[in-house]
Amino acid sequence: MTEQTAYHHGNLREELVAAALEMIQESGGAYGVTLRKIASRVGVSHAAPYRHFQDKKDLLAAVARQGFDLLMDWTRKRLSETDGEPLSRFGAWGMAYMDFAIAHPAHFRVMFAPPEKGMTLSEDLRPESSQYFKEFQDLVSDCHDKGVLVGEDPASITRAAWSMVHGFSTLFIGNHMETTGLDFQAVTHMKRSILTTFYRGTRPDGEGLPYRRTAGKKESEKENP
Amino acid sequence: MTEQTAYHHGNLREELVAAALEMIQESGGAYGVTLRKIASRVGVSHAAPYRHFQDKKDLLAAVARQGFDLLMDWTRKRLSETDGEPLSRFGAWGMAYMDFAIAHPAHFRVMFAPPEKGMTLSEDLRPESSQYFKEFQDLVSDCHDKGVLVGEDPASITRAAWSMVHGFSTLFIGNHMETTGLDFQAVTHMKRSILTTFYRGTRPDGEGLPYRRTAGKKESEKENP
DNA sequence: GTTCGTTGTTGACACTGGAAACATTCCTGC
DNA sequence: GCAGGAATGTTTCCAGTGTCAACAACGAAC
Repeated sequence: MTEQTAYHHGNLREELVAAALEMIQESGGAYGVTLRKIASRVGVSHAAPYRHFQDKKDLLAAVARQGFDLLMDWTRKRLSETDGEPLSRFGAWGMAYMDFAIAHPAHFRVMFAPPEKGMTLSEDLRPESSQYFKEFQDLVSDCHDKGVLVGEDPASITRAAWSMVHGFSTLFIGNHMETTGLDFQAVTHMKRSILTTFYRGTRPDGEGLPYRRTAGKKESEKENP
Repeated sequence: MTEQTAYHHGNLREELVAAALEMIQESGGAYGVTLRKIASRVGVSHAAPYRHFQDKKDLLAAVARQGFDLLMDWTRKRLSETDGEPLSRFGAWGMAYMDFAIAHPAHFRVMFAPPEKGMTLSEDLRPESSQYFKEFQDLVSDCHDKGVLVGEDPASITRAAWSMVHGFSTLFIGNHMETTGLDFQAVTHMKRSILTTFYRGTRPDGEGLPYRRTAGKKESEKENP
């Protein structure tokens, strides 16, 4: 851990990841960041990163991995601050997800960046197969078992909850939420109303939501007409 | 519309947009597609596109614009197939959104691709300021006025609904939904359960969802600890 | 103190987006 | 008909990119 010579950098790998993250933050997007600029920011030649990463994707993947670890810690911390009731934990989970995305948009974007050309996303970068999501699913199941979350089956509730907070996070950090001149309180209100709507629903009484087409063909919805 | 000479292509602009879309579909992502390959696929030199588009972003923006137009038509068609009741139209809107994303993932991805470096997204590419969303907001307000959608204020319901279907769409086409070996019926079930959950909520009785932290500091949630 | 594996550098390569200069075709006014 | 722009496409060039191979400096082990 001591200071290294000018030639051997010491902990180049981590500094490359950090620099990459910085540059993504600055340019607001993973694309546009170039490997050569990352290297030069750390003060190293343009081919040095290849001693630590297989290629550019591999570096970005490291950033994403770091992001998932951060999200895990972030969420655990929030859950530990609740009163421990399953429903409280469920609410805290949703709030933590949105807060994380807003607090760390660069990480969040890289984490959910669409996979590139040929490559299938490496398994540890698929949130739905991670420990993080297993724990969330268990949490929802727990709530369902105890009768504090009802309606659909646990898997569907999990999907819906994730969709809700993920959609909000994505749209918010993508600047699609009329975020001009929005103060802290307004954002808090938005997040809370998202969770409230999820929990309370929007129907006044018994019936389900109609979504069926009266005149459409149903056999294949691949094509609209 | 007649056949043109070999030199003057005829309708190069549209063919470029079409070729770009094809290549995005094939590589499953807007990045990786190169202007030169697009040009060569259409059978034209690599600088020809610059007669019709300012730069690469401009071409992609044209694809996005086309996508929004498609979404608009798609949605209108679906709405017209309902019985006309506000709530039916609301349900149809949500279903149409998810169906569109799944049927046209390449378009959808480009439409909601994060904006590049310096550029602020041109106004007609911001869905939240488009005619499409004005109409959706009006639809929600109508439902709210008639008492068939209750709970939060119309703006919040709009936000929540959009978040829900957008999140599902994003996660689904990003292959985060354990989509392996999923048949048509299973997908239909997923979409319906999303809408049902939105409408009915998940609570068993009166109270709201707890989301407050018991021990956290609230003044600034920018940093987790 | 030599040797060897690790880490960093230099130089090359094919490819990219973009600009400038040139070529071909279309359209319009006479 | 036919000149002469205005469009549209092509060629040529450039800086910058990701990646690789060959080389150089360092640290540790015998």
